[in-house]
Amino acid sequence: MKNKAVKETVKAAALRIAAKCPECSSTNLVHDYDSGETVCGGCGLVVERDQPSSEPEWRAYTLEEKLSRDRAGLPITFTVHDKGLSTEVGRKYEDRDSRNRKFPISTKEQVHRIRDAQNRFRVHSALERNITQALSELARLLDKLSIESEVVKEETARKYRKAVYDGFTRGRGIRGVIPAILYDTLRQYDIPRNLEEIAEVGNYNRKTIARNYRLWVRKYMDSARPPFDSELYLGKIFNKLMLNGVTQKYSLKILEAARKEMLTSGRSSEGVAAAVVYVASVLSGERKTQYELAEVMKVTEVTIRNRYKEIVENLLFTTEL
DNA sequence: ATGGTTTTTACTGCGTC
DNA sequence: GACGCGGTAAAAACCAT
Repeated sequence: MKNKAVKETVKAAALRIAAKCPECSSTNLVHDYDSGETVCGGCGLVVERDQPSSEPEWRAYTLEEKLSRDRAGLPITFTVHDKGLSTEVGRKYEDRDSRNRKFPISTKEQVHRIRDAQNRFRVHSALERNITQALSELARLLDKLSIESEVVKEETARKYRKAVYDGFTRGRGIRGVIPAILYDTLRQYDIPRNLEEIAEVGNYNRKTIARNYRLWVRKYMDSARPPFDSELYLGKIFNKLMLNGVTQKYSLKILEAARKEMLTSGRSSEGVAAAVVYVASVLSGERKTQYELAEVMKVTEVTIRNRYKEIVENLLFTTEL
């Protein structure tokens, strides 16, 4: 125990010493205790801040974020454009010049204006950089989901931009917000991809994006979006498993009948769709395993069994196929 | 927070290829 | 022996209140 802790400390120290500037690879890193920043002696890049700055976080600094990025194979951009280099007109210079002489009033006002303008610019450009970063994450995600639609992309970008300027994204991180907002857009346009799938392909934390999606809905919508219709999922399954026309026809009929018998309400449309196709595939002879259906719909085999049991018990005999 | 419902997790047993 | 399937109990997630 104790040994391990010591080892960790040594390791951390070694890492620190060996640290290189991501920009110019200089090992000459200087820690400034006044500003709490570690600055590269080679190029002046601020490598690290002791305390989280008040600027919105647009890069992953936590270990978890970094790890999940690595796993996703995302090309990591270490280049922190301009970070920490922009000039700031501090308050302490408000009415004094560098030799501590008092400014005339007019100069004071001028300094005021300059500082305000500069702060505005700085905040603005920080937000814009965040958005740029977010858009590349969005592009990556859309690519992984095989979604080509420009409309979806634009709509999601629009929402994200709004969210940024509303402060909605603060503290949630791009990887927490982008998938959540994209999911909302997909619901909007009836493109069936559930949170599980999005989380999986993008290596996101499902719970996090689920929470952020809820918050998004609460803040920006006055009523909940209807869930994906089971029928949309049927189409998706047909495509993914390349099912023949007979199975497809059976599936549609079974779903319709199940709806009439009220076997679908209160149940997840994913589970319903998976079970319906499972039964249809058995009936048509183009048998698919429960596992395959579960995999496509991101539900468990248990759920499929529960749904399909109900279907068989309640309506198989009453339905003409 | 709470309680009711659905889904997941984890495990077991059975028949078939 | 691996695979597909069925069942179950308990945990977890979900949802409305």
